[in-house]
Amino acid sequence: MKIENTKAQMRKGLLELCILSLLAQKDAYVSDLIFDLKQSQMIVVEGTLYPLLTRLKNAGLLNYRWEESKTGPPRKYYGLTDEGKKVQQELLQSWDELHQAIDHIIHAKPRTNLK
Amino acid sequence: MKIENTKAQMRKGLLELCILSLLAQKDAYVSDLIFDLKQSQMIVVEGTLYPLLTRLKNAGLLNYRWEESKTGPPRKYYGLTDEGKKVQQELLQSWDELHQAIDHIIHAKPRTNLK
DNA sequence: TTAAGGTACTTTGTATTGCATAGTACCTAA
DNA sequence: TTAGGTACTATGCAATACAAAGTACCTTAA
Repeated sequence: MKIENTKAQMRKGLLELCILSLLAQKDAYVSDLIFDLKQSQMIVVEGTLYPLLTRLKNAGLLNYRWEESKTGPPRKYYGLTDEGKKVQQELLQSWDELHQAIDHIIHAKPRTNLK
Repeated sequence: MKIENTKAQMRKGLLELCILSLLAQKDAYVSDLIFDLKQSQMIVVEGTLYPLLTRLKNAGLLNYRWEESKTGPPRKYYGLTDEGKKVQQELLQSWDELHQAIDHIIHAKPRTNLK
């Protein structure tokens, strides 16, 4: 559906900020992240997160360690690098500017026609 | 630059909402829109807006009329169709949900590790 | 010991849109 | 008639969310 498609477009660029923000608070593996995102009404699936995490790790923003699990295979726990923390702050700033801009546009009063 | 690139990604899907919202208030042509967006600290150029407006018109959300100008060529003034108004409201709802989700994620307290 | 189910991860290709750029056309003024 | 400014058209690229198919590891049961 069109609106669903636009919602997916809206998440472009913002999902990275969400992931970095969650990992700024605490190391996590993919199921943790999916759970936390869901708590905030952001529904994302594994097929989206694994490639994103790989991309962020390759960009030097994340590191990971393997941790045994009692219930299944070992898990990859991701955490932020120092660079990741820096980029997370920068993206927060970008997000702040963006959403203020959008709120301003959405709630703007009709401009007077001075032309 | 990486942050600039991510900012562009963040605008995906949101620019449509901005344009529909501006046109919900008042018909406009491209320079009007660029000006209004700039007032809200959203910098967008013509090469971005013309294709977007064409896409929205072809999707049935906009209509336009030509208006003579005293200073140059005629201008295309865009306005919302009824369908456009409806979609604008739906996108507003999507935006509201998205930004609440993101704010929730950004400001979440670290979860307790109950596992 | 083997097999099945569950969990975790990898890989790949598609769809979509913001953006940049090159080009065309119309208008006014000199 | 020409040049500059304004307005618009067209096209292709880059980047990411997503879907889907696949592989691998672990536990449990037979």
